[in-house]
Amino acid sequence: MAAKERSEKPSVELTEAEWAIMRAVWEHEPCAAGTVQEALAPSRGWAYSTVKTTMDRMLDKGLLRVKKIRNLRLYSTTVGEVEAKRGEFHRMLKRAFGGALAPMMQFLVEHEGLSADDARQLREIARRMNKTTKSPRPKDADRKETGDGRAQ
Amino acid sequence: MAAKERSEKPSVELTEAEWAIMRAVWEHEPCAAGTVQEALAPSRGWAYSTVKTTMDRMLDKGLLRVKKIRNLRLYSTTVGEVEAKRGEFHRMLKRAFGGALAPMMQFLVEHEGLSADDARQLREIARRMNKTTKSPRPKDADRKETGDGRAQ
DNA sequence: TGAAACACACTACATATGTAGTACGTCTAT
DNA sequence: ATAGACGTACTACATATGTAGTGTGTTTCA
Repeated sequence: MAAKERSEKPSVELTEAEWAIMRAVWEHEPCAAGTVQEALAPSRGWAYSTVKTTMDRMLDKGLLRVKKIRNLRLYSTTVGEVEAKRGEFHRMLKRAFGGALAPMMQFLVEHEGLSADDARQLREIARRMNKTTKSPRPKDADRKETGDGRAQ
Repeated sequence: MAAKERSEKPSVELTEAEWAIMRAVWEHEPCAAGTVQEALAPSRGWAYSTVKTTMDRMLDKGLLRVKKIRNLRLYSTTVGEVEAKRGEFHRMLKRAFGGALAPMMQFLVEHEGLSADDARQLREIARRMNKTTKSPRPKDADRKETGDGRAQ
C-alpha cells in the first residue's frame, strides 16, 4: 500500500469530458459556461449546449458549484487539481497494480523503458527523498478554500 | 514524454468490470464463461448471464477471443497484462499529467507522501537504473505469444 | 430414454456519458 | 419599446456499461 489514504474522501473520478471542463474551469474560475465553451472550442469544438449540459451534470455530482449574479451563473470547482490527480492516479493504481505503488514502479522500469531523461528525473527525486523521506509538503497547494462541506 | 510510443497500438482501455474479467481469464485461460463467473463470484457476486454478457461484449471489442470445442466455448485474452497495465497507466498519465512521467513523479513526492518503504523501493529502482538505463529485464513475462507486432 | 445439469443465445432495462437542439427570459443599445 | 445578443432551462437521443432474466439446446447419468 503506497501513500496511506489520508482521509476517506471518496476519491474523485472524472470522465474525459469532465477533465477537459475541469481544466478550463480551474483556469478561469469563477467563470460562466460560455467562457468554458470558448476555452474548449479549439480543442474540442463542443456546442455551447454540450458544455452546459455536462457542467450541469457536474453540478449535480458536486464537482462544480455555482453562484448566481443577476441572471449570470458563475461556476467554480469544488475539488482542486491535486485531488483530481490523486483520484485519477489511485484509480489507475488500484485497477492495474492492486493499489500498490511499488509494483507500478517496477512495471515502469521493466516494461516502459524509461527514457534516460526520465531516469535522471527519477534519480533526482529519489535523492531529494533521501533528505525528506516523508516529503515536507509545504502547503496543500490547491485545497479548496470556501467551505464546501467536504472537510478534506 | 516518458517511454516513447513504441507502436501505435490504440492503447487498451478496460472498464472496471472488464478488468475483473480479464484478471480471471488471464488466470485460467483458456476457460469457459462459467469458470470466470465462478472465479468472480466471491468478489463480485455476478450472475452467470452478467459475466457472459460482458464477455460477449469484450469479444466484440476484440479483448477476448473464443474457441469452440463441441458445444463448449473456451475464451482467451487477446491482450496481455502488460498491455492492459500500459493502457491504464497511460490513460491516467495523459488525463492527469499531460502525458509526461516527470510531473507524475513530482506529484507523488509532493502530494502523496510516499511511505518510507515506497521511498526505499524507488531508490532501489533508481540504483538499478543506474547500471542499465534501459532495464535488463530478461523475459517479457506475459507478452502475448501471437504476433502482436510491438517490437519494444 | 428421460430428466437433471450445464452452457449458450437472446432480450431487457437502468444509469452514465457524449453530444446537441430548441424555446424562453433578460439586458442593452437604438 | 423593441430587436439583437447572450444566457439559461428543458428536452432529446445514441452509445456504453452494469446487471440480469428466459428460453432453448446439449450432455450425462441413472
